[in-house]
Amino acid sequence: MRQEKLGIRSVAEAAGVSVTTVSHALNGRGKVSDKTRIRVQRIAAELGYAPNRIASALRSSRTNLIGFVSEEIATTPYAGLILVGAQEAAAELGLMLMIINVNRDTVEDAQIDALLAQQVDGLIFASSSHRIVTLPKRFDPARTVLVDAYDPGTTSPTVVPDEVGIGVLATRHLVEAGHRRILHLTVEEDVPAVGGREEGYRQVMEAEGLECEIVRVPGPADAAAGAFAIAQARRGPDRATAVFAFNDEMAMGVYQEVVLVPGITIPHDVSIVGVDDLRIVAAALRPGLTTVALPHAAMGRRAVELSVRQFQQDAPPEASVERLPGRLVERGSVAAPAVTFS
Amino acid sequence: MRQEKLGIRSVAEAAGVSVTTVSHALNGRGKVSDKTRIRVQRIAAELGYAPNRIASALRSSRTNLIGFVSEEIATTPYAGLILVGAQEAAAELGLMLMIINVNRDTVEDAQIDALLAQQVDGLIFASSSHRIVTLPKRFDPARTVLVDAYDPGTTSPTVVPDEVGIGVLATRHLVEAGHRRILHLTVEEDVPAVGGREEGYRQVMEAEGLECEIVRVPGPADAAAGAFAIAQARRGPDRATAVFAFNDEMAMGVYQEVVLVPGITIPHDVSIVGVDDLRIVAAALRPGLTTVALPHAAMGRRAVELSVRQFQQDAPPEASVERLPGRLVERGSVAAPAVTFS
DNA sequence: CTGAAAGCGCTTACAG
DNA sequence: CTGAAAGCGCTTACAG
Repeated sequence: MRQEKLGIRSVAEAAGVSVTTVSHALNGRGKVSDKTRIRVQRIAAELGYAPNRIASALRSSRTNLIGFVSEEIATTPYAGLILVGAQEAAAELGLMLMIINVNRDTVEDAQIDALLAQQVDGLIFASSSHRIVTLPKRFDPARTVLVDAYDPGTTSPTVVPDEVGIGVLATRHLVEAGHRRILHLTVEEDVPAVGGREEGYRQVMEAEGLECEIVRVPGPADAAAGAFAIAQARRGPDRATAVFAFNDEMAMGVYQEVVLVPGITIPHDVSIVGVDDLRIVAAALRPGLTTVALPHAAMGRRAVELSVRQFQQDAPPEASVERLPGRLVERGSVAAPAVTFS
Repeated sequence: MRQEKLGIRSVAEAAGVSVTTVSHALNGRGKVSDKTRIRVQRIAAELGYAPNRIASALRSSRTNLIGFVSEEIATTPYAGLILVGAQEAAAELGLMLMIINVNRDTVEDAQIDALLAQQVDGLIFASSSHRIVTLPKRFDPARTVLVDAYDPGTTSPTVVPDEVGIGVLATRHLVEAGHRRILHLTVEEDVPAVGGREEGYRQVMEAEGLECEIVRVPGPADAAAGAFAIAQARRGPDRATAVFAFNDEMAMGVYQEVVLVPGITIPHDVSIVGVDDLRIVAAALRPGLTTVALPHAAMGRRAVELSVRQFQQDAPPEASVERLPGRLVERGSVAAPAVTFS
């Protein structure tokens, strides 16, 4: 059972043709008669031959490798879905991903150089949360795609969530449930997600002729911030019947605060929508949290598609920003406002 | 600024030596005088030369690539830390990771073949939660390391969490806080995590001469299961003062149930310890959940070390299972039992 | 200590 | 339509 090394040579010998013909037949290049092509393919399959990608990469200077550089990607739950989406798309296109992880504020040139030394055809730079970045100098903009990150100074294609659309989706869902007094709880951070979601909220409220009520608290946007924000809001003269929280963590803080108030229940007395679809939280809360899921996997897929286009077409770099839509995930935290609405 | 292709040749010419000598000087092989070696290294650095890893892999048949096959890794929050740990260790050792993602019950041979065609030196198979697997036939056991997964039929080195130790850690922490009646909430699933943590609980309880009280509910081990389990327990004649929950999600269910019971607070009336350190949940609960963190990053690191040892030493395959310890993360859910303890 | 030469397994002009 | 030959950029015996 000892396997002699199985190369293109073995296939050529078994098929009684030259290695050139085998290469042509298997890669669909050059002119090969159907008869020969089919026979070669069959024999290759029978032998279990798979071309050595290293050799083919060296000769053709095309590795079909994409370097995936992520920033603390595994520290944000579910942001790893960017990677999963990218990997799926890569597999479908016959590409492989080589990954490195970098820290937010440390430019690790050595790691990036290692990726470049692997002759990757393209580079994807993925942040773990939508923010403004400055692409490290090592990245050639003509070979790079940005995901969930925006660099105003680059010409690289960029894929981000449609933050405004997310704000619209969440707010409209509450409006359609019958709410008129809708609070937006958010934080003071200056990132695209904060500004975009708020903008979407404003658009819907203004289109409906409703008054915007925004409570902005110091970040980070966690459960404590959510609890603090809702507590502040409850000091006001009138009570809103619905809350659009910047994210699920803040929404969780709202739940925690509300449960302490006798006689107030979700969704009967207050409806809530979050953003992120942190499933482990959103599904475990009572009632389940209605939220807007971020398009992580879709962004990863799209980034790979754009990367391939970039290096296969050798097209001139063309700055573009694609905003992918979020998706409303309905659970149980939204209902019509109580009739006892003041 | 057009960069002519910068290869080992360019360095050789600039240094006035042969490519052989450059290769030797840069790789620390063969005999090269210190003077020459240092000069070559300096010139290579000045030129910004980095060897083409593809060419070097083809010639030496060593790619310094590890194939990282993960099972739904990004769907379990923080399990991605296995990947982060592995990537860090790989970077330190001059290796790169190529990743593919497979579904639990679908053997995707094509994907694995693609990895093999890349001539990876080693393979790491990582599950997203500690369980029994059967390694797909495509994997050569002599080139594979298993992480967070155990295959009784393989000779591959295996790295898993020390589940018994985790049970011991959690239970002992409660005992040391003064608790005597400690409930273990768990599920009926037949996976190593369930059996191991329960075993650790039993060991401590028996060593202390305490009575084991285990509530086992149907899985999955989520918040609903935790709420159900604690509700069942509360029907009993006596009340425990502490709970060791199988995981943080079940612990979250306990919080939700307890908050509904007037006059009962955590940790004053009941202390809780979970497992997983799902930070987004554990830190957001009130009070913060004391839990045992799984050694995800450490397992990833260790897997890479074992993989390197495997393919560098060509040592005969030697079955081994390493159990890495969990780590107690104290927040606010454990206190001494109330004096009014019945 | 140093270098000329072979060769890793493919792909790609090029000739026939 | 098919094949002989060159060559991708390194590493590695081997000779000097």
